[in-house]
Amino acid sequence: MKVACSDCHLRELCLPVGLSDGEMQRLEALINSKRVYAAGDYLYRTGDRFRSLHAIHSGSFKTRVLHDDGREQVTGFLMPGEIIGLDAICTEFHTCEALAMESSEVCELPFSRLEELSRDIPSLQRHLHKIMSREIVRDQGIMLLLGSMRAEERLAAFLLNLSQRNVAHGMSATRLTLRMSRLEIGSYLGLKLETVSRALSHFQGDGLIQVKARSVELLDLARLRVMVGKS
Amino acid sequence: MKVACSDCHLRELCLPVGLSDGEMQRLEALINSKRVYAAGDYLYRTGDRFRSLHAIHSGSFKTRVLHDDGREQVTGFLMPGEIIGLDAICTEFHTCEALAMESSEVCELPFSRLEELSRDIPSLQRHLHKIMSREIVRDQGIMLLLGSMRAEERLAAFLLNLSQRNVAHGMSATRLTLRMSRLEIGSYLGLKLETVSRALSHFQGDGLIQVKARSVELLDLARLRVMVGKS
DNA sequence: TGTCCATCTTGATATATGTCAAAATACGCC
DNA sequence: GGCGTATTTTGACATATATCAAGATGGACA
Repeated sequence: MKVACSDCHLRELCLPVGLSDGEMQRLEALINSKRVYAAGDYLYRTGDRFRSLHAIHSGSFKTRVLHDDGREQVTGFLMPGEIIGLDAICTEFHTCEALAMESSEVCELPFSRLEELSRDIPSLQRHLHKIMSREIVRDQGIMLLLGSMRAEERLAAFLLNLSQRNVAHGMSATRLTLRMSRLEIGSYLGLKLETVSRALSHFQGDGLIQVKARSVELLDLARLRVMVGKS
Repeated sequence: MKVACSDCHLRELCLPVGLSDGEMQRLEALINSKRVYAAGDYLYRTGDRFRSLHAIHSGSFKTRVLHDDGREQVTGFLMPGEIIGLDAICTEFHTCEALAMESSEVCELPFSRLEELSRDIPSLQRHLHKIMSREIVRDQGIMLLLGSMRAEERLAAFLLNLSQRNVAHGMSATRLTLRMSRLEIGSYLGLKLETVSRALSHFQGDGLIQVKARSVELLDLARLRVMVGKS
C-alpha cells in the first residue's frame, strides 16, 4: 500500500483542491512514503539536481542562500504542510539549501509526475500554480520587510507571522515556541543577533511579550499589529 | 488575424519551449493584441481582480507594494520579454501594483486559457512553471541583497543586473540608461535616494563607472563583480 | 531660448544598528 | 544532578546610513 503518507499532503495538496476519490488515489500513488530527517540534516544543498518537491509532514526546516564569501541569508522557516523546493524548477538545480531544524518527516513529490497528473486534473493544476504564486507573494512581503521596516517592526512582523501560522495549525495564537536561534532570526530579518535579542528584551519591557529562552508569549497582539501596520 | 503580437511572447513564451507550428498557433490565438501604456499608467493596482498575465513587449514597468502608512517598496523593474502579474494567481487579486515607467506595449495572456493550453502542451506547462520558479529565485536574490549586503554592494549588484539584462536584449553590457529615478532605485534597494546618489558618486570617483544623469557607463565590470561576490 | 520644476548632488549632523566584549543563562551529556 | 559548551543578554562604543538643508543640474514646455 502506498497510502503511507496519506495525511502528509492533505493540508497542502488535497484538502483545498476538492479532488474526487479517484483523483485522490492517483495523487497518493505518486507520493513516495515519508522520510525522516534529524536536526541539521540537509534536505538538499545548493547545486543539487532537482527531481522532487517535498511536503513537510512534521518538524520544521530552514532554507538559506549562501554568498561566496560565507555570508548566509535565511530565506524561510518552513512548517508542516508547506511545500519546499520550488526554487529549483527553474534550472533543475537547487539554488538554495534546506536543512531540518529538528527531527522532521517529509514526503517526496516527484515533480514530473506531479506535472503529468496536474495536466489531467485541472484543480490540481490550479492548486500547484497557487502554491507557487503564494511563495512569490511571501517573498515580496519579506522584501517589504527588509527594504522598508526598522528592526523592531521586522521582529513584530516576524512574531505575528509565526502566530498566524501557529493558528493555521490549530495551535495557540499567543504561545510560540521558537525553533530557531537568535542568530537565525537575525539572518532572516537582516539583523544581527544582538539586535534581535535587544528588541525582544525591549518588547518584554514594554509588556508586549513575555520571553523565556525560546518560548515567547504574545501579550498584546493588537499593539504588535499596530507596530507592523502603521507605526 | 490574431498574430498582432506574434513577437511579443516569442522571447519569453515560445522560443525557449520548442513548440510545433500548430501549438504556436494555438498560443498566438490565445494572446490578446498589444495594448499601449503611457508613463505613469497603471497596468494593475493592488486589489484588482486577476484575469491575465502580461508579457511586456516594449518599454518598462515597475512593481511595488504599498504599506498602510504610505511607505512603498519597489519590488521589481520589468523589461521587455518579462512576464508580470504572477503574484495574483494565488488569491485571484493583485497584491502589488504595476505601472509603466515610460511609454510601453504589453500583451495580455488570459490566465485560465493559458492553463488550459498548458494542459495540452507539456512543454508549455513546464515553461510556465519555470517562469514562476525563476521569479521565486529572483526574489530570493533580492532578499539576500537586502538582508546581507551593504549599500555599495547593493548598488553594484543592481548595476550588474541591469547590465546582464541589457545583454540579454542584445544591448551593451557597459552602457546603461536608467529608466528610474534615484528615489526608485533607493526604494528597490532599501536605501535612501541620497545614499544611492553618494554611492554612484563614489563609484565614479573610484573609476568604476561614469555617471551622467541617467546614463551610466560601467568602466570596470570585473571590480564591480568583486564587490558583489566577495567584498 | 529661457524659465520652471523635478531630480540630483553634496555637506553637516543625527541615529539606528553593528561591533566587540563579558557575563549570564540554558541545554546536552555523562 | 552537575559539568561544559552553545546560546543569549547586556553594556560601551563604532559606524553605516538616514535626515535635514542648500544648491546645482537637467529636462519639459512656453
